[in-house]
Amino acid sequence: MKDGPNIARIAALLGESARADALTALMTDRALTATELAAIAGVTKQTMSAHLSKLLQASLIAVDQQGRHRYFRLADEDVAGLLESLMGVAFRTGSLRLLSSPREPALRKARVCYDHLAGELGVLAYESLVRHNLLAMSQQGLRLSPAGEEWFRRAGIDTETAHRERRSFCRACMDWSERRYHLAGSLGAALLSRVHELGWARKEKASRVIRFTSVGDREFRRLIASA
Amino acid sequence: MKDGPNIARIAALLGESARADALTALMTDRALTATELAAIAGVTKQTMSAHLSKLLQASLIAVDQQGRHRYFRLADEDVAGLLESLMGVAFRTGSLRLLSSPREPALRKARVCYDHLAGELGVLAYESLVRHNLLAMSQQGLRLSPAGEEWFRRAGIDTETAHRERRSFCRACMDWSERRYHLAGSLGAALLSRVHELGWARKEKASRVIRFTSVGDREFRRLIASA
DNA sequence: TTCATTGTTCGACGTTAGACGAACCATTAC
DNA sequence: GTAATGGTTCGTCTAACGTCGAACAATGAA
Repeated sequence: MKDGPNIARIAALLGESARADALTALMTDRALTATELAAIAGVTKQTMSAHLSKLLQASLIAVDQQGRHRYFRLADEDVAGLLESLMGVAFRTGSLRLLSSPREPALRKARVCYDHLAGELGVLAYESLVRHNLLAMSQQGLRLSPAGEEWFRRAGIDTETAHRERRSFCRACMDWSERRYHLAGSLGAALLSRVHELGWARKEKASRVIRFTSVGDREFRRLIASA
Repeated sequence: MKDGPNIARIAALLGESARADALTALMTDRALTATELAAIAGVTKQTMSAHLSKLLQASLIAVDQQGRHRYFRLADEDVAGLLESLMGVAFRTGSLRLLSSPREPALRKARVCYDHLAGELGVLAYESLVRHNLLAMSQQGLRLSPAGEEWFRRAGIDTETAHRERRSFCRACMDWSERRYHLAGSLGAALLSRVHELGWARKEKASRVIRFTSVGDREFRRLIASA
């Protein structure tokens, strides 16, 4: 049975903690530079550079050059799917790593995932919307109910514009720190951008952390409780 | 971001050729002994024994003791899914090993993937349905057209029951041996079960191979050509 | 221009882990 | 009983690979 896809080669690339850390980070952040990835994985940039070139050669990641920066991202959805599958098995078999890093708590509380809100607050919002039937799972995926449209309107979010965007309107995105869902899609992006607009929070530079002000935290929780 | 499922640990276990060979063999044959696996992977039995105990400890495989024999098998469907996913990516990125083994052809022609038909015949069916607009990709994923409903009805498959199942009705699943799609979801499962019902094929014991009779092969091809 | 920053290449070092021989235990066959 | 087979454990060897320091190229900012 020495035939078929060479899974060992691909798996070996994922089976090294620095590379796995980098890929996991790329699941959340769409594009990161080599130095950022090096910091995340806790290795020097030379080391990360070597890892990235291996991942590139195997077409697991792709790169966009912008001036002196090179933004790395996952090659395609299949790779993301593979990582999800891997996380699923790792989770089921109880293979967790419970090491926390100093920045963890903030990251855990609220962070940006692509362009929407993830972490505790993101999950809280999503679950509140679902509990009050403003969002509902249908056969076609997640749907916003008429009452939900109204709630977003009252929150000052124009769902019409979000509807017109070409990408998916609203979908549930698995939150790795919480292992529950949060709101993604253009609707999720609109919600986060409204939060910024109201001055409730701002994104930390060169990080995925979203730092809520104390007022912002209170107001955001009040808003989602009003669902 | 050193938190969450430890994917590197699992991936590292799959990223070694002897272990990968063993797991791949277990995808096809449900239960094999340590010595058989050692022969397949081309290592001594002590070596395979060490590998198997690592895989056992990580709950990627399970074992059934029978006298002095120990029959190893994949732990669950998630592990099989992970391996398929891995094969898919390995194929897409052109990571192949081109040594053939005698039993491959049957597996390539028709096999069970979860509960639906994969391999040449699975891909053939899927592509024929798509070509005749019985299946169509929509924004929401794969959809069965009214003409498609009719075709399945004529084939003796009750799409209503399949619709009512909680899981997804029809979706495209990447076929690792063909590198193209085949039909999955409750509709795919219904098609395969109809094939068994008509006596066109039967699943080989302790393997993923689906063995078509010569009549069954002809009739199945005729059926999908009638789309 | 000068300087800081991003990212790569090269070489050397050290750890890891896979490989096998040999010895061992357990089960079944004769 | 003895012999044969399936499987594991132990110790040792070796090759592979991740790691970093240092040096270098390219880009952009002051």
